[in-house]
Formats: sequence, structure tokens, C-alpha cells
Amino acid sequence: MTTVTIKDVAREAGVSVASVSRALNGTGGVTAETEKRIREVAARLRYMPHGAARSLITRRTHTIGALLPDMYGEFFSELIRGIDLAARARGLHLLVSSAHDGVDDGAAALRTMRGRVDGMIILSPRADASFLHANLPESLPTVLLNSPLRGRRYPVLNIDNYGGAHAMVRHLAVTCGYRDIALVAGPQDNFDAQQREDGYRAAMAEFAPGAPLRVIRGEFTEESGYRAGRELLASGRLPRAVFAANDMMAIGCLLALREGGVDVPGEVAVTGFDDIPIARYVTPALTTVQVRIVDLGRSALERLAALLDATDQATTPDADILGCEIVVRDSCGARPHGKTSTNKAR
Amino acid sequence: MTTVTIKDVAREAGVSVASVSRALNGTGGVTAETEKRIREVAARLRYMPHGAARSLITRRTHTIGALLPDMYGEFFSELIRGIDLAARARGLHLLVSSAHDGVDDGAAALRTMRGRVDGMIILSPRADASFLHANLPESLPTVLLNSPLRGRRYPVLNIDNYGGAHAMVRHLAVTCGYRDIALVAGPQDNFDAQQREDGYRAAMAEFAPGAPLRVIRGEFTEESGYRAGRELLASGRLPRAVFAANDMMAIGCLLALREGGVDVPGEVAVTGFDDIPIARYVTPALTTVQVRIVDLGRSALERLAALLDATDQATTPDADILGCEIVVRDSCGARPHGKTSTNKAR
DNA sequence: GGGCGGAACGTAAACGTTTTCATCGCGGCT
DNA sequence: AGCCGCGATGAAAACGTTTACGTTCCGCCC
Repeated sequence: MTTVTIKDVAREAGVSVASVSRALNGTGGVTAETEKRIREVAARLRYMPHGAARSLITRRTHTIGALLPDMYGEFFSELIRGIDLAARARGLHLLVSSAHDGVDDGAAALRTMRGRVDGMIILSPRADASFLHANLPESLPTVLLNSPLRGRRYPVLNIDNYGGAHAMVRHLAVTCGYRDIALVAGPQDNFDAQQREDGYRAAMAEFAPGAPLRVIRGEFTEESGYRAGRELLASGRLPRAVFAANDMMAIGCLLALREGGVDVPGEVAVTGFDDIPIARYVTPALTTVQVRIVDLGRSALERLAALLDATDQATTPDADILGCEIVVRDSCGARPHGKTSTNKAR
Repeated sequence: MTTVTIKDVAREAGVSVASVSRALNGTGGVTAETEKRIREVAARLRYMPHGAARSLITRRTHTIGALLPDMYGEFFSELIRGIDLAARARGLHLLVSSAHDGVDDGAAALRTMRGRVDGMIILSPRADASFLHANLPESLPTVLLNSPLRGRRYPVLNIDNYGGAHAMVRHLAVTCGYRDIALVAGPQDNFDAQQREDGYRAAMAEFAPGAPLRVIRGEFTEESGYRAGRELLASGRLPRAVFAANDMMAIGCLLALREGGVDVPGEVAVTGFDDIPIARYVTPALTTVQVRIVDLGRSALERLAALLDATDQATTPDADILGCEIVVRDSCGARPHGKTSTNKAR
């Protein structure tokens, strides 16, 4: 009763359900006047087609799923925004799932996607090959983000973590002339964190050979960055520069140092990674490795959409690396203090 | 072929589809050993049930839809996070739709939700009563966020915009002793913006009678806040305090003033509204009206879940107002003395 | 005038599940 | 021995669409 189906419209308009379907979908085979009548009845009855029923037979949901480890922080929100932007432009909807506490959790989330989405974008540190094989429907188009899996089965989009970290350390060492550069690293099991750490170590060996290596483990959160800053303060021996593996930790660290009365960048330089929107608004404005997060999300979706359009499996999965540049602001000390001309509000 | 259905499992296990369904869903009526056999076959074939087919007959999607005007800025990302958190705890999925350029856009988004979601959370400045009536399936449980519609048909959750703005102006006028307080307002057709402006005007009349009222129109973006700051600078007559109707505009304004060489809070105090996570990290740390955004999202979802659980329509839709407190940091020039609470309206 | 082609429309089969109902076998009770 | 109840299972209906396939009707050409 309460829900009006296509049958109700058909009965009320005195036609068959087939005609209603044809009229409303704009497929041919129906007179202009009957179409008009059907449309009127549909509007009057406030009929809206049942998505599940439709996509059951159409085999199209016009929805793509996004599996993320978390929703906290601007990195993920910007990523989602990028995905959403591109999805919207293509008339696709977005089913997000941040369930990823445990592996089972993610597995369950993935399996329930079957029949609800046309494709998936997966950003999951824990999603290895066997996990995906076990929990992903055989023929579900999928794009991987920031994954160590190198495009053997699915297209992969990665950030140039190594290159970005390497460039940042070079900037600190060569341009700014610092040698004692500490790293606030990310979680050990995180792929991005590993690559960034590799880049740090390689660049240190290259540009500051013999300099002390100092790595503090963080968790990509502001709070862990804050703790890292406190730890540095407590150690009694401050490094000349701190390179945090992401902006949120850099910001947390910044706060700890500020509270500790340390002059940034005068005594200690601090830099980050990601260039989340906040980065330019903290004080001192954060020098960081710019990742075009929105573009990352956007191209992930566009890659997926290409997969969807290509009915044949002719498309070869490959791996792309999104390059990133370092953007120099105030927190590294390379520029005259207080000058913020690159701060262009968007 | 490529997709394995319940029939394949049934055939392979030598049972009927009914038994497979029963075994996999844990409904009774199947021997422990046949269930085991069925589960093994299902795992071997990597069967995963088709969501659309299932929910077509179950009339449950375990998904809730969220209609948002935009995805830009931390307010919305935090809101989504709050919704997601609560949804995850309840085993619900999230279908987000930020399509809202035009009214038609939102209407289309809403209509396609039919049969894909069990309920909706709608935050849409443009969604008036007739819009909702026309585009929302008759019996789809829905919760409205920040809507002028006062719970006649749907439960509504609002922020105490008026009270928060009122309290902030009182703080600036009474506690800090400023009289010349400018408002950087939000979009005119935005409900929250209107209420905040009302609160500003009322509190000004009450606590700074005769003081000049100064309202600059913004759009809730950093950039519009930046423009507002430039406008104030260009006017040659700076107010003693600027109350921005949200944090993003406050931060943009902060940047403009900093670039203009204005001392904040020494010459001009700046405050915001929302308490987005960034607020505490800008310099000077932003005094603002704290809205528990995550809680707002969370309780919206929980309200909706309650609607879903209550099969009968016995639940009376009502309107709740989420109280907010002002949190004093550095940007207003007062001593950080803690929080002042607005009375929580019921 | 009879056949013919095509447009408009209806009938019914699919899509992949869940669930009701019937069937079957079997053990215990009278 | 017959009956009853019950647990396990299968057959089939249902969910709301789309679409392949008939059917009807009409105008047209020979």
C-alpha cells in the first residue's frame, strides 16, 4: 500500500507495466500521448522506481564502493571529495565503507558490496593479494590506491612516497643546510609510511652521510605527532629539523614544540607530507610535500569508470604513480620569516 | 558464468537453494553436517550473495543515505565521520550524495535512493517541505539536519545557532569589553547563517546598544572570509572584533589580517563558529563556538536507526537542538578561562 | 482485396534471493 | 499397527523491474 510500484502506475494509467517502463525510461515504442499520460500518473502517484529491483535485472547499480581504512583527517576527506566530484560528474553514487578495524571487518564489508556496486576503489593497508582474491567478486572492476600490489590484477594508483620524501630531505639538507634531521614515521605496517621512510633513509645517506639517523614511530595522527614532539623535547637533544611522514603528525609536533617554547623554524624546522588544506593555515605555514589528494581520488574514479565502460577485458591493469612536489612555506626556514605570499586562499 | 549464484552452490552441494540460504544465513532447519558442507562449497566457489536480489525480497538494504549540499571543508567531513562511526557500530552502510548544485540535482539524487537505502539523513538548505514531499518516498524514514522545518513530519536535529552566536557576541562585548563587533555572515538563503545573524543582532542590541552594526556577506568558505578581511582592511576603519559565522571564514579572515599586518587579537579580535579540528591549530588559536559535529552526525544516525527499528509509526517526530558552548582560545584576547555553556533548548 | 510491414502495446520470462508451504522419513506413543 | 508430531528438505511463489517475444491493428502496395 504505502509504497507505489510500477504496477500501480500501470493500472492507474490503463496500460501494461512494460509500457510504463518504456515511457519512463524513454525507450521508444510508445505514443507521445500515452507517454504523457503515463508520466502524469507517475507524477501524481509519486512513483519512484525501486533501485534494487531495477539493478537486479539491469546488472547496473550506478554506484561505486570505496573501502577506506578510516575517515579521520583531511587526507581521507579530501580523497573522498575527489572521488565524489568525479563520480557526480559521471552520474555515479558513492557507497563508502570505512570499516577496517580488523581484517574480518574489511572482508565482511567487501562481500556485502556484491550486487550493490558496479566497481570498487580500495585503499587498504591490509589488503594483500590473497585477501582481495578471497573477498572480491570475480568480475568486479576494482582500482587499488596506495597498494604494494603492482598492478598484476588490478590497476593501482600510488603516490610517489619515496620521491617526495627524498626530495624533502634533500631540501632540508642541501637547500637549508641541516644535517641532524629526525623522522617522525608512520605505522610500520603501512605501505606509504614504509616508502616514505625508505626515501628518508636513502636521502640521508646521500645528502647527509654520517649524520645521526633518528626515527620516532607515529601513527599518522595529530596526537602521535604531538607525542613525538614531546619525546624530542624530553630527550634534551633537539634535532635541527623534523620531517614528519604526514601533515597531521607535523602539526601535532608543531604544537608540542610551540608549547615547549621552541622557535620554529629558528631552532627546529618542521615539515610534513600530503599538503592537506590545513597546512597553509597553521603557524608557521607548513612546508610539505604536496600530494594532489583530490586529483588522486578523481583519477582513481576515472580509471574505474574506464574499466566500467570497457565491456571487454581488453584493458590491461597497470600501475601509475602520482608525482608530488615539495611546497616551501615558512616552517622549514628556507624563506624569510613571516612572508607568506604563496598563501592563496582557495 | 563468471558470477557464482546461490544456484551454483546448491547444485555443487547437492541440495536446494533454500537449504543454501538457510545454512548461510544461520536460520535453523538444516543439519550441522549439511550446513558444514554447504559452507565449504560456498567458500570454495567464493560465493557472495547478491545484495540487490536479497534486499529486493528482504526489504532491507542495511544502508542509509546521506544527502549533503557539499563535501568541502571539515564541517562536512566531520559530520560524515560521525554518521559513519555510528553506522558502522550498527552494521549499516553509508551512501553519500553531495549532489546539490541545483534543486533538480538534489531531487534526482533523492529519487534514485528509493530501494537502495533504508532511511535518509538530509542536510540541505534548499530542501523545503514541498521539495521533500515530492521527492521522498512516502514511507522512507528520514532525519533532517539543520532545517527550518520544525519536526512536523520528520525528526529534525538543529544546532543552537542563535544561542551560540548570542553567547559569542556576549563574550566579545561583556567579557572582552568590545563594542565595535563586525559580523562576517553566511549565505543569505542558508538557515544556519540566518540564525547566527539573528543571534548576533539580538546580542548586539542587548550588550552593545548603539554600537555600529557591520555585516559582511560571505559564503562559508575560506576564500570568502579572506575577501571579507581584505574588505575590512580596505575600508580603513577596522572593527575591534570580527565574528565570523563559521570557522573557515574566520581562518580566511585571520590570514587576510595577518597579511595586512594587523595584530590579532591585539588590534582586532577574531572568532568563529563550529570548532572544526583546524581551529585549535591556527595561530592565534581560534576562539569559537564549539559544535560537537561528530556527535551531531552520530545522533542523527541514531535517531534514524531508532526510526528504522520502530516498525510502527508510533514514534512522534520532534525537533532537537544541539546545544553548543563557546571555547575560548587566543584569538579573542581574553584569558582562556574555559567554557561557557549556552542553555540547551529543548 | 489480400498480404505485408511496422508501430504500439501486452505477456511472460528473467534477475538472485528469501520464505512459505508441502513433502518425506522417522521415532515414540497408545 | 496405526497415528501423530517433528525436523530436515525441496518446490515454488514472491519482491519490482526490464526486455525478448507475441499479438493486434493499421495503412499501403500489388
